[in-house]
Amino acid sequence: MTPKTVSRALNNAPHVSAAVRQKVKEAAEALDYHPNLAAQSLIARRSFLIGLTYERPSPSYVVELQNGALSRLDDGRYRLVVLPFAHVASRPEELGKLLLRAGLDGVLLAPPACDQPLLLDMLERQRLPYARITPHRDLGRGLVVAMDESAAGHAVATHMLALGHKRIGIILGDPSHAASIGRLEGYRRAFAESGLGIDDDLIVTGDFTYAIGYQVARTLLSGPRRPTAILAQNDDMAVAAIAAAREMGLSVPQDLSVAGFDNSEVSRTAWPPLTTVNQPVAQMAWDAADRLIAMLDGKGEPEVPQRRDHSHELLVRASTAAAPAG
Amino acid sequence: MTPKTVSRALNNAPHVSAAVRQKVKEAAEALDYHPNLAAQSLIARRSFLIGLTYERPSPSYVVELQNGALSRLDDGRYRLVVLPFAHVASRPEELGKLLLRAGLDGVLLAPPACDQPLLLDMLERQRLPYARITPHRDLGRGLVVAMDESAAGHAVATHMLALGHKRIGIILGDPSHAASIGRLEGYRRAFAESGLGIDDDLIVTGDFTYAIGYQVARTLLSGPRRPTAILAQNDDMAVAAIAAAREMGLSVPQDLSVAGFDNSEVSRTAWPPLTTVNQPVAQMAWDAADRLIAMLDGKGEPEVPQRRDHSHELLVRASTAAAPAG
DNA sequence: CCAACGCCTGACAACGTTTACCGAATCTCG
DNA sequence: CGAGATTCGGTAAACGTTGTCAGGCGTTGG
Repeated sequence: MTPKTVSRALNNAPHVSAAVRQKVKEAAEALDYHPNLAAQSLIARRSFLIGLTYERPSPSYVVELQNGALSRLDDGRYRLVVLPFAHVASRPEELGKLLLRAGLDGVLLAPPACDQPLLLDMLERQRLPYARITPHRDLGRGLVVAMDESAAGHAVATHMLALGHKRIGIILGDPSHAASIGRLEGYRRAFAESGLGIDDDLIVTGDFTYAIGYQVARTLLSGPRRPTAILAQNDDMAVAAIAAAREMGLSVPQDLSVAGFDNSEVSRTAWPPLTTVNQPVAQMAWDAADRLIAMLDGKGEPEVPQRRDHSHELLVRASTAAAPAG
Repeated sequence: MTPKTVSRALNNAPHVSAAVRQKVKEAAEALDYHPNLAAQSLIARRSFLIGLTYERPSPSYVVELQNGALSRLDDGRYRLVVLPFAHVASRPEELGKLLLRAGLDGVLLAPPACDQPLLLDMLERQRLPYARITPHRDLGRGLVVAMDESAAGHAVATHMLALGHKRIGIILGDPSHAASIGRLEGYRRAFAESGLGIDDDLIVTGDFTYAIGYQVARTLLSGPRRPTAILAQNDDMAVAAIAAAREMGLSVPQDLSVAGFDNSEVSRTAWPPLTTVNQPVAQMAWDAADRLIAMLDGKGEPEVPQRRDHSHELLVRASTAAAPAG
């Protein structure tokens, strides 16, 4: 039995009889033999490692992203390496070096890394394929899996306006994330359609975390013209706004309606359950992984459908109600 | 310039003058040259990949685990591969194969995988080093990073008893997880010390998820002798119990005290904030990674301090109060 | 009986790096 | 100035797998 017969048998290559293949597989099983991946990688010029970079601090987002990507990888051929990286915007080249040094076959870029032109430049120069999940700019560049943030923002704002709210506070996420800008743009469209303008005094800036969300919600609610509704750009900040309201003696949704974003776990476990927008994060991550792998396995030819859009879903729950009279 | 001089320069090996080393590094930088990791792995007989397996569905737990491990790996020498695996208890060999086929240098085992003797057998047979995070059994086996679950359970139960509660419901987690057993054991000790026995009719079994927690909380609260307090074995189930109570017209903590476990994100964002027990998950994961890497770098000699224990911390918040009169 | 085909063996090169060994050149110090 | 150390080049081997090429063997079909 020569080594390459074993190789052929295990790799289901031709020129091996069924009987021999069977015996080889049984022997491999019995001896707990596994081909050395480093040697395979060396000759195949592929590591079978896919990287996943993210920065957003919300645990549920990270886990959904990860699970989505993993569900595409579950045949075990590729492996997922997680590479979180803080403050991409201020040092994109560092992330680039990290990714290039990690020996990856390809990388999944979540916001805001997917919107760093310098990073994309580096990856292209070094021929490291990448897929971008919900990017905001340069939508024609690389593999793109997109959600229409603006449409989602429009939907939730329209819902709030339909309930009769006029003074609506807005808690932005980290302004360096594309989602913040897109969602705000959707709010503006909805306000314009209903003949209302957005009151810029009622816009405050958070960073997608509970802690900061709580602070800015307090200032929003203790201002001179207290809003009757709050649009928070993610669920964590929405829950923080509810906590702040409750401490100030306001009940939700009687005195204040609150809507979040992301349909994260907290949006379901909070009380009252949050009206929110479902982003199919896991599905988008699956899709990104799928397209990346298709490119890696398909010798890198660009595919026909360059973009795949996923649609949002407005989930109306108990945290929003009609505006209080007067 | 021969290849090996470059190799020596980049690896800070001796027999290279400072000037040459400097020039080599600059050239490598300019050309974006990175040594091929597969070739390095092949000759070093190491992949510089660390695996992390987990099963628990809670996102905050997963992310803390991951971040803890990553914070130890941040020099970039090792990379972290995530390998979630459902239902380890029913098919430990499958997980073993997955891990062995992934070409790892070592693996971090979270519950309940860390308590599968068959899995540990496989890993030992194949010489794949592992570190176990909060195992329950066979504490002398492999690298162990432990928390005293029983002491933590004792602390939270003692707190509840000190508030004067007598009818205390208990929502167990997945009974195959070590934490469930250890925590329950701690409850029992606390009850015994206060002269009370545990009422087995008030023990129900969940699986650490919100959905099942909600169901069993309802049955608990609609039983003949409604408890005045609930000890849930994690925060997700505690939040579920609060939601169930609220729907049945009970207010927390006036009518019902609820305590959770884990100090997860929901415990802080829930209303009222949950009394819970802080498990230093990230710190334990860091520790597990630290010890695993020490073993990998140190040629595998067993270290002196075989176990490191991390201590819990009872966090009393607004979801627990004195038992209602009568 | 010969040709064609499928299965298998053997020898060998290749992937990109590190390591070992051997010299030659240069430098340091007494 | 000479002994010894240090630096650097050359050549070769090794890591474990896959690919190529030539060829042997057995079976089948003409």
